Amino acid sequence: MGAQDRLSAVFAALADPTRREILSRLRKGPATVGELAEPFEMSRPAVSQHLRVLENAGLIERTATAQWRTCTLRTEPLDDVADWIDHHRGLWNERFDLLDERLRDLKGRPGNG
Amino acid sequence: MGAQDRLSAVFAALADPTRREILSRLRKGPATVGELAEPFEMSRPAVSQHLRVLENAGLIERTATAQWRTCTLRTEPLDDVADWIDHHRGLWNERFDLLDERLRDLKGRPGNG
DNA sequence: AGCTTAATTAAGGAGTTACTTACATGGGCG
DNA sequence: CGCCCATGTAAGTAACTCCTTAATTAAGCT
Repeated sequence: MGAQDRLSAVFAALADPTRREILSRLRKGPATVGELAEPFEMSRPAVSQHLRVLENAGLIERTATAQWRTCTLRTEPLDDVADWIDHHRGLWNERFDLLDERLRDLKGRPGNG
Repeated sequence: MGAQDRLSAVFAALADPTRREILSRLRKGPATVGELAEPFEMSRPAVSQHLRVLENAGLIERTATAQWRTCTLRTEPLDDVADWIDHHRGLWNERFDLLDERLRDLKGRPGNG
């Protein structure tokens, strides 16, 4: 596939059930590679490679504490994906503009922040 | 990759710039394979294969009129993608619940479509 | 029927993905 | 130092992706 651009890399990263499960698990908080690998029947190197794909897509961040690599979820790339999806669902003209307008309205009034 | 489940198939289909461009073009309305292939430098069979991937993912529908195959955009699969993305962005607890509540409020009142 | 147009199918090749097992790295501890 | 632990890297393989060219199907035209 060769994921040239950023958006393709993120979509490709999300196109695998194992990687999506890993991200779901990371929603509950950071975890080590061992913890992430536990629910899967595949080898640790296989999980490592999945984590590299997620890291390259910007979806996780890895920090080294002693010999444990802690993985943390990064949701920024999902914003681009959401924009693309919503745009192609037609939400920008039909429904989302109205919602966003309403939200700005709510935020603009005092006592709502 | 092997796209086992539906969601993986949709993500995989969207992980290619050519296919995303095809979908973008289809937003303006249905088009034939020839029209869709025109802006690309690749061969027609290549485009046909991209269209098959999109069709398998449920993102387009093909109807045969004479010898022209008209492709139409189907946005239903994007709903599942949007749900997954929004869920993992944490929007369901922070912001989206509020928005949806407001929307229901607007819809519930008469004179709002 | 024969030719053109529109599109798909068939066959194949270069590159990638997703896994495997075996080995290497590097920190904590006796 | 020597050993274990948590992880990463290397090398190899089966299956898949994305593209190609050549042949095929199917509809309309003369």
